[in-house]
Amino acid sequence: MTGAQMEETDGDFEEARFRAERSGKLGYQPLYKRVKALLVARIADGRWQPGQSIPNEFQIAEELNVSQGTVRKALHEMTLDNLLVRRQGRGTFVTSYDDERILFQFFKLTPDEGTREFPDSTVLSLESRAANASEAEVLAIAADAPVWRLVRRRTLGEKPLIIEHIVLPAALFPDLDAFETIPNNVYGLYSTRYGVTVARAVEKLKAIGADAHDARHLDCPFGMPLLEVDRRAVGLDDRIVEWRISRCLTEAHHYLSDLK
Amino acid sequence: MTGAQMEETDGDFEEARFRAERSGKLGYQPLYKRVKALLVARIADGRWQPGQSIPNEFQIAEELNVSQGTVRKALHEMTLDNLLVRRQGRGTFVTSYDDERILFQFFKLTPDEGTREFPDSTVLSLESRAANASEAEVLAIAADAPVWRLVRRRTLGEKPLIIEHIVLPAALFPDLDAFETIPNNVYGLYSTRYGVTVARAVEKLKAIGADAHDARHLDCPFGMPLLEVDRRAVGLDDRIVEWRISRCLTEAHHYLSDLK
DNA sequence: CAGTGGTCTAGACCACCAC
DNA sequence: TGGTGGTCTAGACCACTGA
Repeated sequence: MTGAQMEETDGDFEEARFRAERSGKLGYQPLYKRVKALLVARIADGRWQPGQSIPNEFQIAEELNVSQGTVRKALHEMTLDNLLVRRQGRGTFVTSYDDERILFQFFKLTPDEGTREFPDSTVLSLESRAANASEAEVLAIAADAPVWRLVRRRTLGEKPLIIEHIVLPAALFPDLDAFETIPNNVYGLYSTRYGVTVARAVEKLKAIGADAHDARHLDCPFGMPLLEVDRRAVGLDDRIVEWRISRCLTEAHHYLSDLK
Repeated sequence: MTGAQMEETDGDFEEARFRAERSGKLGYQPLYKRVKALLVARIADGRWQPGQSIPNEFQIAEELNVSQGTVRKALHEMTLDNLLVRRQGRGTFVTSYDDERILFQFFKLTPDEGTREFPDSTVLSLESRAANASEAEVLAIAADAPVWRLVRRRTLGEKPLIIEHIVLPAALFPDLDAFETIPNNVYGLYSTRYGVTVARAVEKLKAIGADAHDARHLDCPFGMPLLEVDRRAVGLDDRIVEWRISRCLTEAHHYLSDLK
């Protein structure tokens, strides 16, 4: 069962919920929130693909029997969530991971001097194993459910910068080892091949000392201060779809955080 | 000249700009953006104080000769910017730094286990000196303009956690050394005493090794990996009002970053 | 030029709060 | 019960895009 197939019932569920709550009053949600949930489901289940344009406001409004202003409010919130891009005169498009704009939404490491670049990656290992206790808890799966473990080294220019440990629930990503190459931008792969959209993420940052493994692969002294980033990436259905721990050299780079 | 007095001309400027661009077409801004800029200026110059309620939508709309919907859109964007808090049935209020909600907007360090707390502070030194080259550049002031340098140690519970170096342009904060105590939450002080509102901030994070000064005040070994946070705090007028470098122990704490 | 999203207005009704 | 913000609708007009 692919990700896209699995989500389809969720999409139908949203459609049903939308219509049910039009009349009933239980668990009140504003109309535009229900419209939004319904439209998000269409992206989640793949009916609207990344990069595609979607119908205009009036067409959606007519289909759902709400006013154009209500649809507008739903679409506007979705652009704030980085799910849609709207361009005057052109139309409304589902956000794609290939967009320059979105590439850096989840990549915060920046050179101290010079322009931002997206890093190259080398796969060090990819294997399937049973989830240990903490992995099962973080990913909210059964204690011995299969997971993928992917270890990568990432470089900017020549210099190794990041060692990345990625854990994925195998149920969401079948046959991941069938790909000849794991692309640089894995979120594009999740989206294109498995219909899994990463909507947001929570990162926890610490300073730690490099262990032997880090030191070997980052070509730095043992005990070197590294920035450790613990990321839990969340899908459109609010489930955690990826757990990633990155250890970064920050001699000439920094992690950029905007506080608003 | 106090901060509040200095800003007042800006406020009048915004009023003039608002009226001028109603007819002319140069540098077009949507009406609601101009309304927003005008209302922001009223907070910046202290006519609307933190914690106070502001007039309702219809009163503002009538005063400015725009529709209530246009005012609504301006107010809504201001709530997204954390400048206002709106509560159904009660009214619209200027955000105050005392609000539980806003306290953690700029304090991202969180215990690995247990609940979030706001740290206590001890002032280690406070002195006035001429800005060096990098300070002048960051704060966009003259090369030898006077600045305050404040060094604090911050603790959560018993444990020292953070060494903080704060640099402030003295022109914005006259007589800072006249206060008997520097409060825990300095942004409240900036706001209450100097009319300076910190609207947002940019933080750059690195992992570094503790130097002798850090080690002494944080009670940790020399070379201990620390999280260094370089913050530039931006006021309502988009100028940098504070430069702060914090070095944090992250053995049992982490920096929380939400990626949306 | 037709079609798209963006702005602005006007008015009705609802949910929440304080008195 | 009156006043507040929140939602929903309807329609006019503007700005941008691409054929």
